[in-house]
Amino acid sequence: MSKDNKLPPDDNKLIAERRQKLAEIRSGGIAFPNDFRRNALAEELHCNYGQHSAEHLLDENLEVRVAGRMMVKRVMGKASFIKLQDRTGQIQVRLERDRLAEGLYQSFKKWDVGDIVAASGTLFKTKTGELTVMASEARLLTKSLRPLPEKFHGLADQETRYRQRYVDLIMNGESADVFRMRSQIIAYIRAFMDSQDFLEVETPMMQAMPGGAIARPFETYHNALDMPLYLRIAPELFLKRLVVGGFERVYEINRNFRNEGVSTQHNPEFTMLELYRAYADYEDLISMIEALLKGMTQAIRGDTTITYQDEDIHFGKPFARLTVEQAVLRYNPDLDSQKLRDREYLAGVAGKLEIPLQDNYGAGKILIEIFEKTCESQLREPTFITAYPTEVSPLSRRNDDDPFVADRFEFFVAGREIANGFSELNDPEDQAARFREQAANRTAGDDEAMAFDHDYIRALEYGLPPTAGLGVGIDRLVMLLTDSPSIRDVLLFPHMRAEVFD
RNA sequence: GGGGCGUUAGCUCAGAGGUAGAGCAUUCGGCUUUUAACCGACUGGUCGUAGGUUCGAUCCCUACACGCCCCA
Repeated sequence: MSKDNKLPPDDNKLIAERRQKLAEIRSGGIAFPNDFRRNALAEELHCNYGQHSAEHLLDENLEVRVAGRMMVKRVMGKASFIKLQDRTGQIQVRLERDRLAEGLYQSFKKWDVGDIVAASGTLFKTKTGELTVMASEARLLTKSLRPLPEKFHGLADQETRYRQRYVDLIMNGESADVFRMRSQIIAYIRAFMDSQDFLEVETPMMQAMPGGAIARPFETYHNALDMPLYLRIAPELFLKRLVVGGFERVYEINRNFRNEGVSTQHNPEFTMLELYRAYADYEDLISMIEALLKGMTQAIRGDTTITYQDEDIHFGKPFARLTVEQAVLRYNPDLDSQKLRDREYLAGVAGKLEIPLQDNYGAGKILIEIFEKTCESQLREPTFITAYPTEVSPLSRRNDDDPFVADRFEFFVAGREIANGFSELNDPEDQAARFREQAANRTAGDDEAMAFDHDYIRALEYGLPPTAGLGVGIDRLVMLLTDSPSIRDVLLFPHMRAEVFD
């Protein structure tokens, strides 16, 4: 046998048997026909006829054409039951040798669970009351070469579920439901945004200068233009350019890319809703989030109280609100409330908490480190945290009464950041100064710091109306609403190390 | 990056320093209303990879790979 003809390494006896069956089908004609058209789905049959009595169904003599993946095959001599799974569910089919064309039943016996099968016939009910198609015709549409996991336990191996999501979706209805719900959630958000007169736009994912967030980007290269490009870490600066351009309410739902580790909370590419609304401030966005989440939980889950990992979370009542300083004091009651802006004092506190500090950290940055370490995970019910230090908010508007903080909030549920919003900085000279500060940090070695974006400053110089902006992490939101413990459970194809095929 | 746990048949899982086990699936036989169908017979393995210890390792040790969880 030549090397080229070598079987794939994971070929085994089961696959070899199915390849042999496929070879026989090929020799008998068209092995992959595409001329069958069904006229019914499993769910609509159950909905429309599931309540009809056996006698009634017999009188009605309803002809249906169904197709799907054969998930169950029970052969009892000259008659069999199979179940076909389509996108809506499963429908049982009964095949009797003497009702089918000569020889078909013999062929059928060689079909395997996992094959794509079509059947037509009339509806009836079995002794035990299950709606079933009595087949007058049946066809094998696609031969499946690989055996499906065991029917009872299904596919349990996490790694295989993530790597071979197609098998997971076939075998695990709950997994498919999560992704259907994800789709509903995003559709709900679009409808909500549309109802508020927002315009959906798409801005560049490949950017010459990644900005709009503090994160390390992925790098790539444009050959024809001979220039480096970066996958975006945020759409923010482009969306605000559009507000300058007169699109006073814009949003984008799409992927951001951040070059950092993976965990149950992080995937290198993740989906964000980002929106900008002119003539509004962060308080208006807080109201928007409350309305959005209250409506969404009711619409998607049928209740404004949801259970996440055995914990009840209430979206029906007004969400809690705390400033960063209030939160730090609540969860660190021993701290001196008068010294929360004293860098030396905070550095001492951080030291006791074993938070590593850098020389260029100011009081605001250290305060946020303390907040993240001691408070975040305790914010279980929906909570808005406000009054973020300006130092860590390079794109936010300063507070008029207290320039130490910005007009910014983050939103937490179940101990996790779900959203981040602020009144936008629309003073081009202040923005330029903050860019210079970021650029200096960058030169000093902080490769997460922002670069100076001249065109963005130029846009601001034309005049950005007073604007509020918000980003919502869609994956984390979907985790909450689908009660999923890991972000991988809500990503169809989560990032994994490359599989080795040897 | 650090720590813990895991990797055994296609799938779900047992297992013990001395020739590798079950259920389901497959294959063959039986069975015309099943529901994880049933009955009978059979088949299926580089025990993640590479070293080491040992008379002997799939089991003990080390490293590595991949995954899961926790921490940074």
